Amino acid sequence: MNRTISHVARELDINVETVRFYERIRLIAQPPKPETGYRHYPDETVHRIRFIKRAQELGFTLEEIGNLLSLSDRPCAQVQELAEYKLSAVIDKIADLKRLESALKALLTQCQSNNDDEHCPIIDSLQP
Amino acid sequence: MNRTISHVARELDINVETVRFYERIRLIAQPPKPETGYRHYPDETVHRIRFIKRAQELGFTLEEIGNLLSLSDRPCAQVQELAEYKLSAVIDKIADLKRLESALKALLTQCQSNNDDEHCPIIDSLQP
DNA sequence: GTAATCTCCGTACAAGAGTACGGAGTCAAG
DNA sequence: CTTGACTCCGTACTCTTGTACGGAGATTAC
Repeated sequence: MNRTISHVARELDINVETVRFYERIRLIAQPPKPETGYRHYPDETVHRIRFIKRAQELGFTLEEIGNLLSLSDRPCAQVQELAEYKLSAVIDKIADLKRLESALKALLTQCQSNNDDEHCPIIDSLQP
Repeated sequence: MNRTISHVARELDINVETVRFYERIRLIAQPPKPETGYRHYPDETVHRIRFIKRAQELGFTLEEIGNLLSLSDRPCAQVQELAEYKLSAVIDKIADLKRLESALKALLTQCQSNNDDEHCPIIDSLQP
């Protein structure tokens, strides 16, 4: 199949450097280099990177993905635990952002009913 | 009042190095150094850092806070514009996280109805 | 067979928000 | 007056997720 690094990158729509980066941090294995010439990447590497990218979309960090991959033949319970932890972090973050949203909206409402352009309620609210 | 850098830090419950960092990036002014000895920080610096910390809680980056501070005697309209931009970013981020929340919940539900501990639906879903 | 493109490799850089370190000077308490 | 704590300053390092660069060698296209 002769899949060189740039083929992998194009296939997955990522950068060549990203593949090399994943090798460096041992998230994927570096295929053995032939005596001379370029490395060829097996299907497995492409699958693994696809896994990584999907897990990233689910909000896992590369470190967590490394754990997931090493857990992949381990009990479901351990994987679940990690996912539950992740879920509660996501829920907390949503709550934070909603508070932020309300605060910003409240300030913007005040701005709208403000006639004095020289004097901004947002700035005032941040003032001690 | 003789407020040295560590007093400022304690008063605001931040690190001394953080104060120095803010000076370095010109977010706060460095008080003039007396001919000999330690600098003393005026109330204004403490107020300014408090402003910075509140704005950070509202989700502004230090760069944006620098803009806010330089705008603070500028028209309310400009401040509003920045806040509106920030608000829409917050709303987008909430939507992203909600999608993520749903995805994780769906996977966890599958795990709960899974009897085979050796075989995890989450891992499967990430597999190609 | 030569030019253009690609790979390999190590290293450096990016952003963002700090934190750590080391040596020299300074201040306050006992 | 000595000791311990604090400050000053520049520099380097932290973490995360990549990107960029440069020179040397390999491969492919024409």
